[in-house]
Amino acid sequence: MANLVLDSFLSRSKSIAQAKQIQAHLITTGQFQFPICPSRSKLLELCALSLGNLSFAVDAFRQILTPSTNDWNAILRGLIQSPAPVDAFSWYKTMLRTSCRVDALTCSFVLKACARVLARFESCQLHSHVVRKGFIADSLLGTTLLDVYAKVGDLDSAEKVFDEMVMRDIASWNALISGFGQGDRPNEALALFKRMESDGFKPNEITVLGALAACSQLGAFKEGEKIHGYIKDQKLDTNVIVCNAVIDMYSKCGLVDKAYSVFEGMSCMKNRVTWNTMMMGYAMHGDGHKALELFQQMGHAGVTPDAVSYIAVLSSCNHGGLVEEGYRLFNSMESCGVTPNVKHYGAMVDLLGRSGRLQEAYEVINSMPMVPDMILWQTLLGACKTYRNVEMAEVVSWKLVEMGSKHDGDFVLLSNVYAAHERWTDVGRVREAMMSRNVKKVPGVSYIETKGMVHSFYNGDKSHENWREIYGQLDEIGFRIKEHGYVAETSCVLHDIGDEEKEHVLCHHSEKLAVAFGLISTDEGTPIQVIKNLRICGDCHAVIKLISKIYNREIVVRDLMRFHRFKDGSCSCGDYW
DNA sequence: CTAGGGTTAG
Repeated sequence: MANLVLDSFLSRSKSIAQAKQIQAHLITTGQFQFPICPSRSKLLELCALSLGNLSFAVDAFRQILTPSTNDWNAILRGLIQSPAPVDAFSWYKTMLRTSCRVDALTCSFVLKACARVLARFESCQLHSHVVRKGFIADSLLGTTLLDVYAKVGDLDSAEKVFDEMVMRDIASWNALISGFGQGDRPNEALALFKRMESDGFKPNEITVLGALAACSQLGAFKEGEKIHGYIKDQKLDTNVIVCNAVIDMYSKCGLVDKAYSVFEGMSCMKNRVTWNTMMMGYAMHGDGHKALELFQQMGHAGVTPDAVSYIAVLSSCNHGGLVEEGYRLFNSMESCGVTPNVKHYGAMVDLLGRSGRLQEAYEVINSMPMVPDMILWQTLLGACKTYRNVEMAEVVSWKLVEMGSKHDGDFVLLSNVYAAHERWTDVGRVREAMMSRNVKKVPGVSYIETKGMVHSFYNGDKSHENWREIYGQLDEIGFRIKEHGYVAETSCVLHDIGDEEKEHVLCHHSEKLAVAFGLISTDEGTPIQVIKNLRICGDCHAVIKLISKIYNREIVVRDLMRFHRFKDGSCSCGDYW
């Protein structure tokens, strides 16, 4: 059989039986043990990739006396997609010990494995190999390298690789923009997006995805609208992934109706992600009924729900207060072919906790078929706090401490509970646990977009150019809400300070600063929208409710979990969050 | 045609 015929046979093979035939042919003709045998490498790749049978490929590989670079690469590539991409590292190390040459592709595949397992240290090591072996000028590899750095969360290194690249093309820009957009530098993603045009690159569908992710994160709807305009102009909305990202952006920027009109008017085929994204949008806004309606419609449209669809409906039941409906859906999952995972159990714990059924929530966690993670316990802890169940809060908090939590909130509540009961020895134990594992406090930050500019505020921030006016506005707010009977709820502040000072700390939470800035920098009656990186605190929630009434403003706050729409003194979340 | 950048999740 001529190799041309063999290759076409290879590319049409759909089963291991056929692969075995080809292997047998290579062995009988003696080609299988050639130092270089392209058909053999292709065969390995076919088995490891398209046929998804890595172990067959590995068995065949082990029979090769002197594997070529391409043979190694085929296995490495298969490992990236396997359930254990870490194994790529030991294979790579073994390869380095042989006399076989490592090429740029080898590095590329191992780097991809680093991204999949979020291996920062290994990414760095691979970077030095790339330099030492002289591949650093390879622009494709350079883009992979920068993308991997971004994916493992090292944005500084990603940026450095980008800056030092000899040849940058659209993919290099896209990798950095989406790295920034999905990471913690969304403002820079938007800046790069604007800069690339002046560098002579035209944003394509992948570029806009990165920029939209940045807008979603920032809640920058003016920017998001502009990008949506560009997408329509350039007809990039024929791509379903782009449409999904637009829907997600509008939802996350608080414009769920706009999200729906995009959803409704799509010119391309909706896929399952489209439906899931729209349902998540309604979930975030607390509109459980609309999400459930979509869930029905999705079924009628012949799209079967997957694990994410159930997360979407369960969390919309949560945010919409539809406890019984959520319970029913959860119980129907198995019969619809979806096995609940830890996130579904998380949604159930939230649902039960929200309705005050703490004991049942506790039992769900203890009877789950998988190992409970920290988020589950944190969810239950939140419910304990809402329902002031001190006994369970204590049990759950120590569980979290045992599990090695480094989240300050898990300690603060416990410490407060003990302090309230004047159990100072226990307060000391908690403090000690916090010190010994250097619990880091995630700083609260809120964003507000006015006139196309995103302003950010930290707690007690005085770096804004108008900070004096903002604090003046806060003082006025403080004065007016007290007239309406407001009393500071200080229990959520830790620290050994007097009540008056606690009040002061609460006063300057980032979301209050952003709202105050919104009040003075926008026209009367204009809705104010704020994005916060943490969950909104109880005091801010109470204060903003009053502001919405006293100043006659609609105020929308997106926190880590959902949207709060404040109007006439009440909030769309119904005071449970 | 062995390579790089892409959507939803408690």
